[in-house]
Amino acid sequence: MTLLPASFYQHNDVVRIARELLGKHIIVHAEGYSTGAIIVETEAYKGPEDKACHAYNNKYTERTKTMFLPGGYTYVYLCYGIHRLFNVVTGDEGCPHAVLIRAVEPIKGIEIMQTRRGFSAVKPALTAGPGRWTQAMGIDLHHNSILCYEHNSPITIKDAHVKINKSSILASPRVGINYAEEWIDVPWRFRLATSNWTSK
DNA sequence: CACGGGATCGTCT
DNA sequence: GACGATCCCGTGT
Repeated sequence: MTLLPASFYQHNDVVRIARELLGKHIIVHAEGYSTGAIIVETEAYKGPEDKACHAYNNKYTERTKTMFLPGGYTYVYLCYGIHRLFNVVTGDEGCPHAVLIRAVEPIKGIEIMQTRRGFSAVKPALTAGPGRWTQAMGIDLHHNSILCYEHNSPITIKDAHVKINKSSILASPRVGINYAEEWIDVPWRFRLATSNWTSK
């Protein structure tokens, strides 16, 4: 496996990156444990024009400033006061694009994932859902604004060099953005049809 | 299985 | 002071 390079993230086609992240591996070191998983579901967010994006209209705040960093940085934020949602920033510096990772398939450290989630069984609910997999892998707000293409980073994304057929990628509208008007139905949610580990 | 509401807190107005 | 890129559990069928 090889680290995805900066050039993977630092261009302006966030939708392509959202598709290309499917099948890649994410590795997290947290609380003294290492966990690894395959990315099976993503969503693209394309500020400034995308009304579903936190950085719509170049909105720049203490929270959203992370999205203006160069591609390859993490963007982690708290949702509904409870869940931590994880994105990878894409595009060049100043271009607020990001890909939300919504579901993963566990590969390594499954036992600690079960412990963190309170699951005795291994089943899709362990990591299928944007707030679920981050809990399973120990991601919290301290993981905001860190680079994921450096070897010593606590969060890295790697290429397992597995070919993903275009026909195995399902595209559908994004979830939970009913305020986003003409952007509601844009099919920028991507899932691997071959995986049982995607969200409902 | 579908639906509805409560949890819980950082962020922005 | 209101509200979320969600989840979980309880209820009813």
